[in-house]
Amino acid sequence: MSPRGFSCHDHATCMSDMLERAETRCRDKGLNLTPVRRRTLEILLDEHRALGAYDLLAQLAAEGLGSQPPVAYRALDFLVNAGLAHKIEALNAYVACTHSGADHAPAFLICRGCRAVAEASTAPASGRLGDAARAAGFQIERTVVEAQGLCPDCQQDPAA
Amino acid sequence: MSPRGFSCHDHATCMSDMLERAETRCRDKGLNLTPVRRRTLEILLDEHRALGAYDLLAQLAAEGLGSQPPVAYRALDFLVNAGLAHKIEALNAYVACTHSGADHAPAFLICRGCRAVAEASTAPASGRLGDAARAAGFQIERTVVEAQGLCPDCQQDPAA
DNA sequence: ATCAGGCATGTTATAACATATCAACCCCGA
DNA sequence: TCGGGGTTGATATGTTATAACATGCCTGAT
Ligand SMILES: [Zn+2]
Ligand SMILES: [Zn+2]
Ligand SMILES: [Zn+2]
Ligand SMILES: [Zn+2]
Repeated sequence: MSPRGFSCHDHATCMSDMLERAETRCRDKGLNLTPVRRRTLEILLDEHRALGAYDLLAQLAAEGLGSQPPVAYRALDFLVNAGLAHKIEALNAYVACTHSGADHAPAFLICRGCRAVAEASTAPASGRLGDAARAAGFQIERTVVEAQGLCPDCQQDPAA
Repeated sequence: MSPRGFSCHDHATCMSDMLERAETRCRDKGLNLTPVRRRTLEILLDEHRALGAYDLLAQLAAEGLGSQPPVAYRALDFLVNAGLAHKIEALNAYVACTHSGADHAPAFLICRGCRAVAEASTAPASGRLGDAARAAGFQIERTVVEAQGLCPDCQQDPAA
């Protein structure tokens, strides 16, 4: 529920914490965090904002880790399935998960100025949408909740 | 708040009601519901489910209303801007608005089996996401709320 | 030792979604 | 008659995502 991404923080620590968590998590779940996958996660964590698959691919290619689209999409699929990254549907872009815990239903605040993304949580089955779903007999499997707008920094930017 | 789209109804009446509303609305707002735009809306209303821009384009082309991508995207842009249709971000697809009234913040229940879509409403600024936004100083301009799952029909379908 | 299976990766090609740009046309009012 | 706004026609291109098939590598069974 408490967002991250718009606030100043010790980014080096933030990154190494998250990477360590990712490794622990993969070890526990028997998943293979290979070099390409790990590097992809690092890039996403480093940016703290939404990156397109082809932006990532350019980075990976510059580092000699592969140059064809499937390289990026495979790595992203792995990370998303492992719960280490999320797709931002409204941007067709990807972001590292900043939620340390296990499975969760993420919600996002997305700045249209700088593409910074803060991750919060939803309670999928509660609220009006849950009511509507129950009323209709609809079985919810996944929710996409994305709020677009301006982050505090970009609200003051002249180029708003 | 009450969804439509998963329930049996008199579809002919449903369509003509919605079309009439659309015409009234365009007249009132000084918008020009041209033949292509009107036909695009009819197709979306008729389906009651999410259609890709190229699906629509194929329909329009079959009727001699244009065969190039901009035809479909222009019509869809018009309808979305006029509040007569919505984009489903998670599917890169479009659906007719079933909410008769004025501007509103839509939320959707989307069946992954049949792509049927029911439209409900959100209360953008309330709830946990609104709290998180206020806490972060984030100014929400638009929200995307899409729940994916199975509609009652598709839950019983063998091909689930 | 060898072979089959799973899994990650390499490589090519293509599908699917979306926009830029410029020309032509039509309507209406100056 | 002329000019501007809005709509459409047409060509080309940009962007996002996946299909399909081949290769290498490890591991466990025979
Ligand atoms: Zn997350
Ligand atoms: Zn920003
Ligand atoms: Zn609507
Ligand atoms: Zn269904």
